[in-house]
Amino acid sequence: MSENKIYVGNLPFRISKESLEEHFAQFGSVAETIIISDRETGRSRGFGFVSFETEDGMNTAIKADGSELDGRPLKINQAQARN
DNA sequence: GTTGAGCGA
Repeated sequence: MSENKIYVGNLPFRISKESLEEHFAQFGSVAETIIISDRETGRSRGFGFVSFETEDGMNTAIKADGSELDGRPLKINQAQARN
């Protein structure tokens, strides 16, 4: 079973991962929420990942691509696995 | 501001 994870881009730098979770909890049960930051500089990269407990939740979230969060239209796509 | 980590054997 693979994870139901989505990529979330165009994030406003002011939000936290828990804010993201609150936003995506509307689409389904959120299993994990992550905000990515550069490990060498410690600065935000402006994107993150959200995994859902069910495929339906992920699917619904992807359909919400372009929904605004803090005034910014989010870029949502199914995440690609790390290599 | 766009697809994540870590550094052991």
